Amino acid sequence: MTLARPDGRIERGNQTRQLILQHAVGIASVEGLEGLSLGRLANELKLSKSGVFALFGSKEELQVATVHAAIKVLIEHVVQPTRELPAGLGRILLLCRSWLTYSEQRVFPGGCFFYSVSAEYDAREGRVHDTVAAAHSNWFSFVEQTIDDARQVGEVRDDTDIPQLAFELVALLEMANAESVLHDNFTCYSRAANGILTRLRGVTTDPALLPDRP
Amino acid sequence: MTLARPDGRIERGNQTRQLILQHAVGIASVEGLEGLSLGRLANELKLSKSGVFALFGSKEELQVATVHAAIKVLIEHVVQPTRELPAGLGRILLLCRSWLTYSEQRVFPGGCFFYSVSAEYDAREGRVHDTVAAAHSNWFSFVEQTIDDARQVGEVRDDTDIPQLAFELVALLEMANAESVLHDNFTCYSRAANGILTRLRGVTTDPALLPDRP
DNA sequence: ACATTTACCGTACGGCCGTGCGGTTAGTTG
DNA sequence: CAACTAACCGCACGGCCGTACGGTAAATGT
Repeated sequence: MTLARPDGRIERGNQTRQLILQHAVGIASVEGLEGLSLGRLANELKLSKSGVFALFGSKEELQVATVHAAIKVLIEHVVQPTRELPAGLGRILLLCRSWLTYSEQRVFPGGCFFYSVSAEYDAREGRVHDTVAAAHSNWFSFVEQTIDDARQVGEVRDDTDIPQLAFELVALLEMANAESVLHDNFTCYSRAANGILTRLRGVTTDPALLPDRP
Repeated sequence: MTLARPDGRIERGNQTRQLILQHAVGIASVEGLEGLSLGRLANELKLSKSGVFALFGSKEELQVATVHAAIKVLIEHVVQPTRELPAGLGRILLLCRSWLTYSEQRVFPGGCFFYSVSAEYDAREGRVHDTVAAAHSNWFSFVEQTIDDARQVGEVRDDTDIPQLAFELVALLEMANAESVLHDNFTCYSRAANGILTRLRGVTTDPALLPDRP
């Protein structure tokens, strides 16, 4: 057996793939996954079109891989920071704030990647739609789980309708992103933060757990 | 002067234009304004590609015209019904419910036309983006105006932050549309209706003005 | 009456698209 | 060493794209 060091060719291939996907997520957040084209990626990265094609096998595969690359970015910027805080209202708030920062700082140049591609593929069929839909479901589950964790440590009231709360929090987040990108106006982020804080005050067992101002 | 009866050619042209735009808004709500193509429209409507092109002069003009056609549909289904109710909380609620019905009934096959094309053009530049952004602004202004009318007749508290409330109501509406289309699941509409009702209870001067259940 | 305008159509153009194929280079395996 | 495999490249293809141009038929203006 010689699984020893898979260095060399396949490592180089992986790095090229990552380079391509890094560019792809940026393009897709602005122009959509349909805006991606093998020729464009090849040109901008000084590769050959057929080389890019060979690394993914088909355009659909490239699109799916792009979605997965974007998921990793979202996890890094939004999910990971919440692990440094214990379960509770503080973690919920940090999750929302991390998301707003992720959108506001334009981690993707076109704002939230998933807002763009969800709207693009929501009414279509196929692997790309399914991948996007699954990512969306996972994100929702994570938000609900974070809320439920806070409930279990007693910071959120037991009678809270958790899916409803998650729905409303995510609605405020996405609205802020949408408004901000469409009108190039960043005041909506504080509106979202305001709304979230108010909503959380309505479900907490102890108002002192939340800050007075966003 | 002979403005008498512009029937004949130009009337026929207008009807063809309307026929094209009717198809165009449907396609665009699913596949986006970039998904529109002169050839496809011509094929599906049994017209010639050059004929479709001539009626609009350019693809960009067709896209802009498509947005304006969609605005008319939105006004008909969402704005118009509210004129039959006096200013007040009831009118706000009817506005929200009409919007949810407009989305739920799939007046556009891909859900809300403006959700789709806003996400598609939010981070781009040009006439199409500007048209979409203007439509969005007008919609927001109308929601805020409807709330302010309710405030002026004393059904909404004077200290209400109206832009904030409009922001939150629209967020819930759009979230319901997004979820419903992406997952082909209609339960989110009642979630949105719930959230809206709760939010309105928080700003009314008289809780009896609102129904107990959505 | 004639000239003009408008709604079309048919054809053609250059451009970008995704994809397939064959070849070169180089790292891996036996 | 030879055999293989994976990362590329160059080239060519058929297809759809938006647009341009010229023509025809019919309604309108003078």
